[in-house]
Amino acid sequence: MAPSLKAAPTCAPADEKHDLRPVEGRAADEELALLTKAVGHPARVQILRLLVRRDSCICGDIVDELPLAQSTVSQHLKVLKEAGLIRGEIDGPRIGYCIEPRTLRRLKALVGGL
Amino acid sequence: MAPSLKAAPTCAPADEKHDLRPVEGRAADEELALLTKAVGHPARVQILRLLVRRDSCICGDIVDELPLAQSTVSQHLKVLKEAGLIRGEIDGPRIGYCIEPRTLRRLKALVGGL
DNA sequence: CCAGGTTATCGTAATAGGGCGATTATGGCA
DNA sequence: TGCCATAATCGCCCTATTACGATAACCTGG
Repeated sequence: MAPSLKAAPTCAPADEKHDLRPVEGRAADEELALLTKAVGHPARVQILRLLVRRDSCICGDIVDELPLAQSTVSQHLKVLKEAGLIRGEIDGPRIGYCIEPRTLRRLKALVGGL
Repeated sequence: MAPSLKAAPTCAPADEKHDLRPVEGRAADEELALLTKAVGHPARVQILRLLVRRDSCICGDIVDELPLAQSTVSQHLKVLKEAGLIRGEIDGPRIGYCIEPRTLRRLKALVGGL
């Protein structure tokens, strides 16, 4: 599942200047609130765990794992994607999702900074 | 859950059997979702930071620190209290709030387990 | 190009969340 | 006791979220 790719392989790295930002202050508060709000749903926690476990990417297998309709799962994926916690790469007819390790680290840093 | 506490000082300890629970599984997913949902608002992040900084307790000083009405702050405090992240002890005419260190540690453990 | 499966989006309905003012307890103090 | 300050609750409005089915968009293989 790696032949023709558009931008990058399924889980490509991106810009790095992301981890060394303050974990306090007004901006950090907003960021922490956005990230935790995105995580704040059981289905999204499950999705995150799925993507972390299979560190590689999956697609609509997520739908099979969750007791939710496909459209609902798609909505949750959108929330996680907009928060920057996951990323979706077009891989042929399907879409491979993967966690965004930097944002996850950032979340851990922000929570750890509490 | 907690019986009526009267004479306890502003930040009393409580039961300990709280930290060594699994950080994965269905129950952990629900717990993580509940906690992050409670944190998932800028005002509540600010409240948490206030209570962590002044490790001791404050009361309606929180209202002065936030650009929100007293009733709104009270609602946020209720959310945090119901999530177990803070605790409120009656201290004379006012109410002293303080963070619940165990729940905060639990949150960090759950996020760290992602 | 068309048929296949795969995912996103739309429309809708029910519920939850956020904010405020006003009101209601509650406890201390004169 | 009555009064004041503090905090919680209530009522209301508005927006956001969640969930689903249905539909549209998308790529690939034939």
